[in-house]
Amino acid sequence: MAEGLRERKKRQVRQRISDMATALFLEHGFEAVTIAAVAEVADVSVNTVYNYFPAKEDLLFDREEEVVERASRLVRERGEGVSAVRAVLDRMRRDVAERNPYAGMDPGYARFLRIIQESPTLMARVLRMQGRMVDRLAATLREETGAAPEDPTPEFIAHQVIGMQNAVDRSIGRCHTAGSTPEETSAEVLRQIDVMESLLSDGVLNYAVKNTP
Amino acid sequence: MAEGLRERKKRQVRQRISDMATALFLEHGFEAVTIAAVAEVADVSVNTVYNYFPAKEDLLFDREEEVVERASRLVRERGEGVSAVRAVLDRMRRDVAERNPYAGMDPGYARFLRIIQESPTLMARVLRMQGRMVDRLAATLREETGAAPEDPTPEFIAHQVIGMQNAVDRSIGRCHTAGSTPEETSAEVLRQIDVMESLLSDGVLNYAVKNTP
DNA sequence: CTTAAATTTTGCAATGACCCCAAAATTTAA
DNA sequence: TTAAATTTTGGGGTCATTGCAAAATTTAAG
Repeated sequence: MAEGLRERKKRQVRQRISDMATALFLEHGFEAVTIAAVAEVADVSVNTVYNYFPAKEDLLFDREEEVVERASRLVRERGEGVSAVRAVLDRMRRDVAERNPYAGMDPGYARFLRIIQESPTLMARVLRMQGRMVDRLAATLREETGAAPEDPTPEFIAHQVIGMQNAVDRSIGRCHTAGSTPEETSAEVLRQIDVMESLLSDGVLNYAVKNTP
Repeated sequence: MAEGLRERKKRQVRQRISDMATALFLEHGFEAVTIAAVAEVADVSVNTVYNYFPAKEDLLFDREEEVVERASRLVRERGEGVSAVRAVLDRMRRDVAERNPYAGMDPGYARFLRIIQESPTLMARVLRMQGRMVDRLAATLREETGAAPEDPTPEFIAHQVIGMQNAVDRSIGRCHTAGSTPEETSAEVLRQIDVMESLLSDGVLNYAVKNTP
């Protein structure tokens, strides 16, 4: 599968821009770094930056689709006899237990969070992503259960699930900034997941159980 | 209580700017109307608009604080023996049953929603408000229950409550655009509130019951 | 009523994100 | 080797948002 030079270069340039930008943001903060500065460091024109990244925030939030899709995907790929909520919860527990950096279980993540929280623009983007996650998950739940369009259940459950992810994310951030060790963080967060699960009704916990085909 | 001329004029100018802006937005959409246009129609300078409204979105979302505070306030003012969730649910039902325009139970609200949905900027603001509502409500729940800072319960429950408000809001919008009568809308939404309530666990429904002093 | 202090409005000039277009530079394919 | 396709770039806007200082207005004091 000969991959043309053009494709390769594009990927490289894109990566270089993204990397340089992230480094600059982590060092000076998001608002303090202009697109022009990113372009200069990456040695391309401002327009080229925009060719690859539709908005400044995309320089930091690459992979947005992946993140937004995740909960939905976990549900779609859940095993037989597994409910939607359980599919997500199980994975959350596993990620936390295994210190999966993707799930934020990495002390360096704290700095990342700080940059985001200091920038209204980035906060707005995070919220938009959360909104999209809810929408995406709700749509999947509708497909999987065949719920009617007026049935508010899928959306409501999606809210609960994303709300849990959200709460976990915050806890992780809090632990990091509090200087907890990975072990402490992991244990603490697992405990919190238990608490939240105990607050879910059976109706939610057993929603959209995948039945044997 | 002599209220100086200055104060009165300020209020009038502010109101005029806000009114003119809202009218323009409803007619042409949010992005299509520049601040300069608002200033011109309101017969003030661009800087004066900024004197009163820190950002363009504030021209449409006046009263943001009131909206953000609402759920928190309902909880704080709940009666004895009433839980946090029930306080909010009861009021939601009442608003919908009474066709409270504040709660969006007004066909003209549909146009408003459309303007918002068509503008990324406004959508971002809405999401930010939702985030603030969750934070605000979670803080109140903490105060009311004395929950520990690491206890994720308040935040999680706040998410559920705001999620319900959210779902209800969407349903109302959907009914409006579907051309439902106020009666139909009201009945439909009340049914949905029932469905959502049935998905709440007892732990959530009975969280933060106000005990007799 | 006059004046000085306080406050508001305004004009002017920047900054920076983002968009559009057409001319170069580069890569691919014939 | 050349023509077609694609990328990069330069240049020129629009618009939100900010900072600053002059000008207009309101208030309070004399």
